[in-house]
Amino acid sequence: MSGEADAKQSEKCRFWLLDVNHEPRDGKPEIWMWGVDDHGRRVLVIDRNFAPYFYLVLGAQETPETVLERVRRKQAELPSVEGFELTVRRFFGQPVYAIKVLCRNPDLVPELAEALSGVVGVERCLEGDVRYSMRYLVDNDVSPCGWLETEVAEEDGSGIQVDRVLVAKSAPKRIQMETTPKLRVLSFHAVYHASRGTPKPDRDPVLVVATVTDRGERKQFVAEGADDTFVLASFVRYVRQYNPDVVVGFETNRLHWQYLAARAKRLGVDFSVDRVGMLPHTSVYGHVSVTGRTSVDVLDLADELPEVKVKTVENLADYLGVKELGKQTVIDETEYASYWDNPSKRSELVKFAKERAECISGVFNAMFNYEAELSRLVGLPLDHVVKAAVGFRTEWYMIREAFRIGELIPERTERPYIPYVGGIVLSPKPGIHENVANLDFKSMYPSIMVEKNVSPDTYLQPTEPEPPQGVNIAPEVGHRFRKEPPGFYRRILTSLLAARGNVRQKMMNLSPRSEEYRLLDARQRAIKVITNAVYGYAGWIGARWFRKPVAEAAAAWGRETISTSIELAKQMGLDVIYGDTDSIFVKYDPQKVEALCRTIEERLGLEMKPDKINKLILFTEAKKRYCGLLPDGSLDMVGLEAVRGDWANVAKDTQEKVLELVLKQRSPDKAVRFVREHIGRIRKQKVSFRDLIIWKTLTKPAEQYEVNAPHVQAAKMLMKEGWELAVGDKVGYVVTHGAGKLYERVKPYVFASYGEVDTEYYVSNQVVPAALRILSLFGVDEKALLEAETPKQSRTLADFVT
DNA sequence: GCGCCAACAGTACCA
DNA sequence: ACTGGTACTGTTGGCGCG
Repeated sequence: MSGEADAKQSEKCRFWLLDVNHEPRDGKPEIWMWGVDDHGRRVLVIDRNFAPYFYLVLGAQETPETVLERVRRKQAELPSVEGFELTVRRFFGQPVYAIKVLCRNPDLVPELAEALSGVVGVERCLEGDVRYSMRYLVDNDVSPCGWLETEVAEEDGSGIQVDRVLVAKSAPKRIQMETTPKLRVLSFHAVYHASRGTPKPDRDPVLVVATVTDRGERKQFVAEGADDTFVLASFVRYVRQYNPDVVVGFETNRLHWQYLAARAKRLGVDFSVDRVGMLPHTSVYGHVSVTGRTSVDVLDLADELPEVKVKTVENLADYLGVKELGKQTVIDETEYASYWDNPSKRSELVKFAKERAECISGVFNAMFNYEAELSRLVGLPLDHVVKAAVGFRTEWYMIREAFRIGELIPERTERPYIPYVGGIVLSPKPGIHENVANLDFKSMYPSIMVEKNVSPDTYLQPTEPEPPQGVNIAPEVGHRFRKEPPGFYRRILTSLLAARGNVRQKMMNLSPRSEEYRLLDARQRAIKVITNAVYGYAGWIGARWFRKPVAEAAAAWGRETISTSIELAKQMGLDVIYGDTDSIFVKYDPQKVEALCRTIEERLGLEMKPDKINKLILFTEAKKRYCGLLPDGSLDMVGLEAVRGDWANVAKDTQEKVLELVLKQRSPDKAVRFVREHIGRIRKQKVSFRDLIIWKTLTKPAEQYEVNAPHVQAAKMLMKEGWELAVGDKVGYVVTHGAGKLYERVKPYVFASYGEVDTEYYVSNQVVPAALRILSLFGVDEKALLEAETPKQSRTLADFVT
């Protein structure tokens, strides 16, 4: 073929990578990259030129050529081997010889690895567990949610729902482009007839599927009588017609894809909602994939928002300020059937589904930038990064760095769990303090790990001699780390810290309201999360690069750091009121605090600065619980019942109000009066029923509990009525009248009426303890809150402030 | 058999 | 399925008592 002819056929394609998967075609593997090109066309770029591979690592004493020869001799028995390459890599920093085994078929890699690991001289087999499509992205240094460029030729693409199917003629290259193409996003919510507990696709029809697109088109597909064939068929038709890049739902991974597909199968409806005419299928991390589209479950996004305690779509939307939710009626799943079965209420159910689809869309939009940045940073496709836990995100970032520096990726192994000592927490000085600065170390653990070169590859075993470059020795635990060369973790953390610094620098010249600022903010947040996770990752027994002394040493240096800071503060005459891990609370004397921070930076090489200045701050006897009054007049409630998800709202709200009256109005007396009045309202059932619900998470299957915990009892009652509960679900219950143990008196809130609620329980076990947590500092006791008012000396806060 | 209490189980928080 | 440190509620079962 002449060069000219070739040039006519091939062209450059620039595309934003949405998703990647691999397809075996005639026994040969293909990488399929789904994207949107710079003309807004949907493209599928296929690469047929990437061989899967793994490494055979040789023992240190072996002659590499000899082992290679032994391995070669086996090739005849192993037809799927494409070839061998002798290479030098590093494993935990040590140079090793490794044979790179190139294969024809990624699915046969584990089998081949097994067959070849037995060859004499082969010490271990590595990287056979890196998925082929991820291997491709890593080796080409390209990321999803970013732009790529490659030489392509167009190919016939019948049966595939994109504008162009292209074959890559060159390896893709990452290109610098900051824009995000306009993605087609379809959000949906489905409602099923829940006739007897959790709906079953074999029994219960789909009542409504409500959709909303990024263009604002809203549709509701509603069952006619008991016939839902139409609902499914028209939903599928609509998805195919709109052809979204992203499909968003709530509980899609756990529920909807499986349910809709099963229901469609039963009704004989073709449920191929993807871009290749196949059904949704289960993929890694428990994610359900829709080939060619990105399927996002808003429930997974909720994991990023720990402030939202009960993860309903509405709570998420409300927290993100997505929508005016004031007037929206939320219909509980347990009520779907009764709404549907009552013709006059059906339209309310449809309206609810429609509004929920809109909330889902809103939550996705609010979080898209962040998730896309995370995807680009760690290199996992958007739908996978959303589902992946922090440890895996961090690890994928590391895998990319490892590839760049020729470091082999360790295998995942099972190890025993042995805990180690962590950070220091001081007992606070109880009471109310005026003008207290909260001094924080900036990225303490990452900075220590960089500074001391703490890393799995710089760690010296106790038996190893000290290298000429010298070592850093961790206090208390004595672990030694080479000062040079820079360790794997140091490289990773240095580049992350620098990258975040650059982004933050750029942000300073932008208006916080600009789109670019918001994008960069999402980027710096993503970088921060990964940076801060590296220490935790190092101590995670599931980590590929786990070395217990690494985490243990970082923690020990952390303790030394905070102890030294406390000492210095005291020496400078600063009153230390509290401290936890990487922060100290001192009486705010601006000059002294500034001097302290300067000294610490000089002496320890770590940056410490005032984070918050509290006008007032309240501590009880307990660690990890306090409330500050900030200069802007807001309360910073930490650890207290008011910020916990497992106390009834009546108690949380009471405590918050008490804190306001005490700290803002400086009146414990008013707070006592408020609590007494509020108790009166509770006894008269004047508070909302919803505010009496206690939510607790089911952390294991209900049968496996050793004690009769109230929320488990409530869970069992739900299960008895046919409701399926999974580990991780929150159970909402109320306490009712009756005799015996608490667990004998609880009911799932959906089964209880206000009349049966034991308000006295809420008074004495929720509201009073939450209020006394604060008010006992002022000599208030239970009696003062519960018994008839006795005239007493009125006190002001001044009597208590120190 | 009853009340008391320490140990334990369980959950959710802070850094 | 990132770490350890911590507070706190409610259950359980042993103990002394009568």
